[in-house]
Amino acid sequence: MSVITRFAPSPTGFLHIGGARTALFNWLFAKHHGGEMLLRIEDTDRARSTDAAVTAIHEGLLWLGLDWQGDPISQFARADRHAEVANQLLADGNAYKCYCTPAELAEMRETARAEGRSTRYDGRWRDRDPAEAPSDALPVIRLKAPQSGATTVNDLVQGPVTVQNSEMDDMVLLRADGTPTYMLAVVVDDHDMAVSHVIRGDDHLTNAVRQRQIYDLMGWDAPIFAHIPLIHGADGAKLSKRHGALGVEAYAEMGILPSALRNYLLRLGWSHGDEEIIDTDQAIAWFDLDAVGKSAARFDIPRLESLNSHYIRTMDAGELCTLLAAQLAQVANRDLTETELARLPLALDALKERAKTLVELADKAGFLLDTRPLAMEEKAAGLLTGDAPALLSRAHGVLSAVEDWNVEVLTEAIRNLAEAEDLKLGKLAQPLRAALTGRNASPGIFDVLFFLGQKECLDRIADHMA
RNA sequence: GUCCCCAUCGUCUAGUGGCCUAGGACGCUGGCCUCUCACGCCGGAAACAGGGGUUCGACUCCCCUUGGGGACGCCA
Repeated sequence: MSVITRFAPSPTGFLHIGGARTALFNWLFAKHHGGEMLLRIEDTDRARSTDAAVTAIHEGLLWLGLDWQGDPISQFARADRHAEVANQLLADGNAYKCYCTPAELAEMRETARAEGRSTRYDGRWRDRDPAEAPSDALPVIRLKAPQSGATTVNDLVQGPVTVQNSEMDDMVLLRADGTPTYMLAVVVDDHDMAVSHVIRGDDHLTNAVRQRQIYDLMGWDAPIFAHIPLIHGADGAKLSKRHGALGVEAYAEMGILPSALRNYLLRLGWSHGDEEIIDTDQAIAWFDLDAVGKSAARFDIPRLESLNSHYIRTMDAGELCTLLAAQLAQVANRDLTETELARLPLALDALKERAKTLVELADKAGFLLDTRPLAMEEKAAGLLTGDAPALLSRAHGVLSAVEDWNVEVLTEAIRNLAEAEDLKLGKLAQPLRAALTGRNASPGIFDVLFFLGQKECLDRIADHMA
């Protein structure tokens, strides 16, 4: 059997982190089994669906490196087919028309709740004579679900899940205005799209059981279900928009790499022994649903950042350089000069092991831009008091005399000066660092001198000499 | 409230009856390295929710309790 999965978000907002993980699992599962992932936009709620959200979802998926087969399918566009199935169910006696008004249903639920009974629809039109139908009301079509026995879904992640049919009411298939409900639409679409595995959040677990009833009544084979646990916020509560359920683009803005987010999301709820660093090729080779955990996982930013720093350190230098240049230009709000651009590759190795995100990388690389006089951080300014200016003057003299500006020569020059002044290296390095970077922490001082070049170094030192 | 699902360090997890004195990773923390900050290296604290069974033997199997989560719409 060929594997066909699908990612089916509703376009009511950006691609949030939970959706991204669902998409990743669908994508990995399909890739692992040599199948394909389809994309279906569940846009039947016309009031809440927007084109902007559809675009955001596409972009989010692409940014994450997840692709899908063929054109995205609009669920809304398939309304006629959904109605066709509902009518077939009706014709076969597996569905019926219900003339209850919303007000009547609300009253029914209210009464039931007040009496401590279940608020499920009581099936009052199930066996009622259609002749009693009011002429002024349009009916909804409800599924004539089995009332005895039980329905079981053999979930690949959760195991067998059984619900007594008496616990489920007759769900609405077609609304009074003739449009399909989500329950009907999903089943029809998954069937028509030949989806073999439905992998989605476990908030749909009970829906799966109800959907199973539609499959059964239509005489269709149900797909294999796999309901993956939801992601929770750091406090253990459901991840909501108020609480950190950011769109993937928010992570991009935080300077998170797609490769890191993929690795992080993969390990959230799935594992392969003690493996932590798993790149995408390895993930495709290893991924399967049997290793997906059953409990909800909390979203943990420090872990994501740790993974991100790993991917920053190991990614292709040229690509990282491009990303850094873009980030720097964005922060500075201008294009970088040739001179500045030329410093980037020199400093990259030293910088990248000090940054957890691209944003942090650009921040630490800020001193590479020509912006004299340099902004001084408070702690850096503190390093430039007392003897520092005089010391910098002597350093300026020594450095002016350097003819071959390379790390080796610079190391020797500075060490010799410290020795001559009878100072520990740190006493000389710190004022220099402050003058050169405006900070009290940076890559090694000899490297910093080298990255900046002789002229820029002398100018910056001169700004703080006695 | 009813139904469904879940339960190992703070967090993500390994563990499928004896390999567990419960392993790894992030985070936290002590030290080394050192011109600062990082990186790296060495070390530490830190968990089987509770109670009953089953068994020669339970983190692993069963039951109950507790705790979490989810679903109960003419939303998706």
